[in-house]
Order: sequence, then structure tokens, then C-alpha cells
Amino acid sequence: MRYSHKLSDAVHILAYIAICHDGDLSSTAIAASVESNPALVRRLMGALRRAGLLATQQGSATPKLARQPAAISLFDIYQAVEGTGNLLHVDDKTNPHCIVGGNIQDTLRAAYAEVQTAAEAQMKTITLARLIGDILTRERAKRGPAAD
Amino acid sequence: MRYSHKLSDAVHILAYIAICHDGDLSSTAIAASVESNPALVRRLMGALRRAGLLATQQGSATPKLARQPAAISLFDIYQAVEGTGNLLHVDDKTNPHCIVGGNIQDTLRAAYAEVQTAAEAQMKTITLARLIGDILTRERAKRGPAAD
DNA sequence: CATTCATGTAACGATAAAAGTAACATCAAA
DNA sequence: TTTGATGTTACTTTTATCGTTACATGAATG
Repeated sequence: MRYSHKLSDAVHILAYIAICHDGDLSSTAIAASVESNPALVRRLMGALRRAGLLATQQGSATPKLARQPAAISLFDIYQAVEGTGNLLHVDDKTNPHCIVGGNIQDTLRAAYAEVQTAAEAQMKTITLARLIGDILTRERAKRGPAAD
Repeated sequence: MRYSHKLSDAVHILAYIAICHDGDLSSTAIAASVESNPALVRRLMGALRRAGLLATQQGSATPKLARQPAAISLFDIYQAVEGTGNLLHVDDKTNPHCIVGGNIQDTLRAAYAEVQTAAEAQMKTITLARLIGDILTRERAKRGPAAD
């Protein structure tokens, strides 16, 4: 399939709302920054709202973060938009009559769960505040490389 | 897209070769255990061979592990079949004229690299030997739950 | 040494998850 | 009340993965 950009786009949306809080925060304006379309932005914003990360109001282009950026981790966003989606995937169609085919699914599930836990632990250490700070730092470096 | 099962199938192939070393190790026999097809098995075996994990011989159904199972990690297999494929994917189509769209790609690449490193570190701790042992343990538990 | 069967590899079609698109109900604001 | 926003669903398009077929190359056996 196509690779999922939902996490990347969701971070983009939250960072945009935080950074451009005095500008146009309509789904159309955000979609222009993401280079996507308003429906996708609204879909992702819906997921973020249901996860308690974003406050929106139907009919009004005034989304706000529901928590401080420092209190929102990359893992929170990942869970919000990817649900229980896993990074690694077991092949659930193997021959149950074979010693290997009949047991490898559970074996891999356990192993993949360890990898997933490690990845999620790292995601929990990365806050939206850090990502926003990084974006602003990169922007400053671009605009005045010698001035800083 | 469809979720990739290459890592799962590659582990399956290596475990099958190690466990059923006295049986039929043709790509057709292995494909029956994976419930896939011989061409896919041969493709994955080719990747494992190029990565130095498997020794094969054209024309002869006699594949052998190129290293001890304890010296093959899940990460080795991951690298062999997924190449430099990443677990998380940056959206590389964002508006470069926006503060957010113009900087978030590099910001996310750095963050995702940390997550990738954490996941890979965990993969390095999981050996093929452990996976094989787990498969055999589960098989024993199935056959004689009361006897053990 | 020819037959048989194996691997190695490439090309092409099928499948399925994601993103794109369009439509419309609901709500806010002037 | 008119305009324009969000919220949501249904459908189409896209594309990475997997399945299938084909065939060149090599091993093994009589």
C-alpha cells in the first residue's frame, strides 16, 4: 500500500495551530500548508479531538490545543491517528499443521510487541513542544544563518 | 498499501530451515508452511543470502544458515529484507513557503530516526535462537500440556 | 549425457490500505 | 437569512505488496 503519513500530517496540524494561532486556522488554510485537502485535515482533526488533544468547534475555524504542547507526546498523536496500528505485522496466514507455521504467529507477536513497546517509549519522550521548538529553530537558521 | 509480511516470512523461512533441517527444504515445501508461493520464498531467500545470513546453492534444495541462530538477530533479518525501509514515514510533500511546512520534514526525520533507533536496538536483542526456542516451547505446550 | 527438478530472477497482474475527491448535514457569524 | 465553516460519509484514485507466470541456469541421477 501507500505509506501512511497520518502521524506526520497530524503533527503538522498541531504545530500549525500552535505556531500560527493568530492566522487563518481553517481546514483549507491548514491543508495548503500540508499540501493536502481540507477533508483529510478535518478527518485528522476529528481523531485528535476524540483523543483529547484538540478542541474544535463545528462551524468555526478556531481550533485550539486541548493541552499544553509540553504535555502532548508524539505517542499521544500516534495513538490518536493510528489507533492500535502496529509498526510490524505478523503474517496471519501460515500452515497450522506445521511446527513452524503453527507456532510462529504467537512467537512473532510476542517479539514484535517488545519492539513496539521500545518504539512507543521513545515516542513518549518526544513532546510537541520540542517539535515546535525545532521547527522554529530551523526557521531562524534559514533566515539568518550568520546573525544568531 | 497492504502491510508487509516480509520480515515475518523471512523469520519463518530461517526457523523452518533450522528446525526441519532433515526434511524437505525446497522452496515449494517452505512455501507450503508459509502458505505462500515458491517464488516469494526464493525472493526472500535471495535477500537473506545477499545479507550473509543464509547459504544456498542454485539447483539444489539444501539451504543452510550461514551463522549460528544465536548470532542472527531480528534486526539482521529486518535489514536483509526491508533494506533501509523505515517504520515511520515523513510526508515529503508540504508547502515550503510556510514556516511549518518548510521545516517539519527535517524536524520529523530527526524525531523518527530516534524512534527507529530505539526499535532497532530492541530488535538486536532478539535472536533467531530465541525465536526458534519459543516456537519449540509452544509446540511442546500444545502437544503435552499436562506432561511438562 | 539427457532427463528431471531445483534455484535465481524478472515481468506482469491482482490486492488492499491510504490519500484524494465530492457531497451534504450541521453549526457559527455577520 | 446568507455565507462559510466544520463533521462525516461514500466513492475513486493511487501505489506498495503479494501472487503468478515464465524461463535461464545449475545439480543430480539413470
